Amino acid sequence: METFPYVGGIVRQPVTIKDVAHYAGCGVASVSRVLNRSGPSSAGLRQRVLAAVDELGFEFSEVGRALQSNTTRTIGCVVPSLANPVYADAVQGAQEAFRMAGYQTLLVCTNYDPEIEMQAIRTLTAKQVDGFVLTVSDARASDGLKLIQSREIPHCLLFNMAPDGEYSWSVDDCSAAMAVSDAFAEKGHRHVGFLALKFKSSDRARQRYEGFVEGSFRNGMIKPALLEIEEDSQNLNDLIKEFLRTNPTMTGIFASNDFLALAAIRSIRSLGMNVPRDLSIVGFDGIEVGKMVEPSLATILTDPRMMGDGAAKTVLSIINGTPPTDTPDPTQSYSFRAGGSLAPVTAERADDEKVAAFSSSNNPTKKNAKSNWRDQNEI
Amino acid sequence: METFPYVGGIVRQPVTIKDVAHYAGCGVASVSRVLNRSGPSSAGLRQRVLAAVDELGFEFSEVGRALQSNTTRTIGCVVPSLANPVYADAVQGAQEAFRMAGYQTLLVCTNYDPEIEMQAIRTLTAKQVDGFVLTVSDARASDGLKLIQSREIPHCLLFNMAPDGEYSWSVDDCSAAMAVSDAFAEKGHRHVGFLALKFKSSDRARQRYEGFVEGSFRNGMIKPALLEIEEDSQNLNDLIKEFLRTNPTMTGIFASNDFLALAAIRSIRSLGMNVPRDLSIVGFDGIEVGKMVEPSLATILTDPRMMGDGAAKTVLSIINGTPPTDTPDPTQSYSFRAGGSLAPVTAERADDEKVAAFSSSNNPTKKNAKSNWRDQNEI
DNA sequence: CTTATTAGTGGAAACGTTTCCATATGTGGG
DNA sequence: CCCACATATGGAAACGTTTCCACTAATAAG
Repeated sequence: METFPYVGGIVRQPVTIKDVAHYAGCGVASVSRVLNRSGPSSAGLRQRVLAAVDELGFEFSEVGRALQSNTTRTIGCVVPSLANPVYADAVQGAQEAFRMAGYQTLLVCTNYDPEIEMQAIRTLTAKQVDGFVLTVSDARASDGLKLIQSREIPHCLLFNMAPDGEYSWSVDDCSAAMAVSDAFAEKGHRHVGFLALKFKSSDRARQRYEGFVEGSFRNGMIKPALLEIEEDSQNLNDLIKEFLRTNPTMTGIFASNDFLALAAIRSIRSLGMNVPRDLSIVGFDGIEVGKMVEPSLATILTDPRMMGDGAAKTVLSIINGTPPTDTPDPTQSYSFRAGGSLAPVTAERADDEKVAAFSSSNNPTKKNAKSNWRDQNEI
Repeated sequence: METFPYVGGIVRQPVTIKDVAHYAGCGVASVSRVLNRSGPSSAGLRQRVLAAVDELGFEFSEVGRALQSNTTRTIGCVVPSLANPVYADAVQGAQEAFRMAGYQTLLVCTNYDPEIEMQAIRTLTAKQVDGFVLTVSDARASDGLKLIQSREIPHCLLFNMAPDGEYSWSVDDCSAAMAVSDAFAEKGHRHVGFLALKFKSSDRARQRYEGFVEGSFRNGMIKPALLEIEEDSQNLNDLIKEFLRTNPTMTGIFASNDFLALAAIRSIRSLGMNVPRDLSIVGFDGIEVGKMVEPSLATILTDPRMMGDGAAKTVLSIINGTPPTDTPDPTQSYSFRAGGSLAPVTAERADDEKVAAFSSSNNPTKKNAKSNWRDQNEI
């Protein structure tokens, strides 16, 4: 671990419990007892102490307390980015729940970078946070998460589907993505692309893709083409152009989050195409502005704020030793929101399709069919 | 001050510097010196200590350090809400700057509530944050800000125009609002309303209003009607309906932030009116989605992320004792962004105007004229 | 009038770190 | 050979709090 020699640090917190004790003419233990109501004290003492506190303007140093009590009343909150309103809302919800319970929130944005994620968790651990609420890049392979587990620090995942034994507030990405597939199928689409951040920086994207692939299979559609992009891709236009060129039969794109979906719509327009006439778009998350754009964005509606609130309360429960009660049902925590960006496939483009779809046989053992098909072209 | 008896707290941080010292067969002082490179040490000692650290998996407790060094490497960040992307972006920018400098960020959202703001600042002070970046409800009357000042904690305001002697990253609300007035005037508008959160919860709103009033005066327009709403107003539709009824000559509304502007557009539509044909709308902030809605939102374009970054760097400078260098020029940090929501006033509505505008005399002493006019109907 | 029991109180240890100071051990110059 | 002097090292104090323990004084029970 990298450590620095300590520099700077200004003088503050001039009045300590000792000053109060001296001023009130008693011992520090008595002051502590009075202020914390943690033991017996005479009326006279109480009054003198309170007067001293008032006069001196005393406030406890949480640092001193933390050292002694091994409790910082601070929670670490790790998310990829606040630029995406999903995380901003979730953080707000969590922060508020924690604040109301007397806990403060240490926030870190990782920019989807596992390196930063690990470093952040290490630092927060050194600061002895009492718990974590976090969205990691990959819940099954996060070293940071492992560190938290090994230290047995109370924690709850957010937007990451829970590996076994983990608490988590998230939607069931897989089944939600299948619902999206159903929506496309219902409108007559047979080949829909999937647009997402690199899977290594977001296991949500991967799970949504897997669900979408599975859904496409069940609906007898063509296996979705995949376009993975970097978080900071500036050349989205080019990438999408190439994506469309490579997949001429594609009549729609499922974007792994609303942010991407809106960006995709802009790119598509700049290519001179029309949404939804030339290409349908569906997003994921249900951010507010999706309803205000034209056409409105079809998407999976979630409630990030409630998720943040729920995750926070779960962590608080763990801390208090009471088993978390209202754990969410991931399969219930989303719904499909229709929108103008998803339209029936137009005749011309539908005619284009040349690639064979799955045989819509009605009785194969799903599992077998699925794995066979998957093996076809999985990395 | 409210204090609680301490409860809970699990056992952690099992390995301390003492364990390392014992394992390495030396004193704790030596361990500290080696790890912090804060004094001489022999090669052999260094090696033994490093080996012990590795073997035991030792990490410093920041709590212990904080107590001793009077430095927490933690910054308090107080903003009204993350639901507004302006603050979300600013927080992200600040958090990143702090992280790169080795500081963590304690975040509090106040929901525009001065009560919560004060409580938050008190708590963060007790936690001995090394600095603050904050947006307060009223920079001139914030008790929290006064507390920070009296304790001489390094800090920088964000989005609050700086009272004298304060550091601040913000736009010049007043002059930006005047620019909005110019834009309205240029399109032939003579009576434009102002929509904002209650001034007591946002001095930005007040300053924008004042600038807008001044600009309206200079442009020879009618004094803007004012609609103040609560943060959590559910009945915006009714309020706006009433607002329009009371001010029949109004041809546009300047909303104190983009969030409000978008909400207003929705309300206006739900009243069966069209933007911008029946009413023009201009916002403030320049959030990204303003460009994606239809019609696009005319607004004041700002760069919240840069503001957050700048404020953070200012605080870091203060902490390091180097005078903050690149302090921003508030009058340069915004620009007007045209958009479809602001259109020339239509003939029919322009005819409507009955109320006398200011005489557009070309030579009155502006100041006098202004104050006279103000006195007319100021509260 | 003793003797348990209790309420009230303060001293001191402990939490994990840094840093001052004192003590060793060496080195070089007189 | 001795003295100054630097280099290594560890003990202990300090940071602000809580809490254990010992102690006093008062009250209740015998």
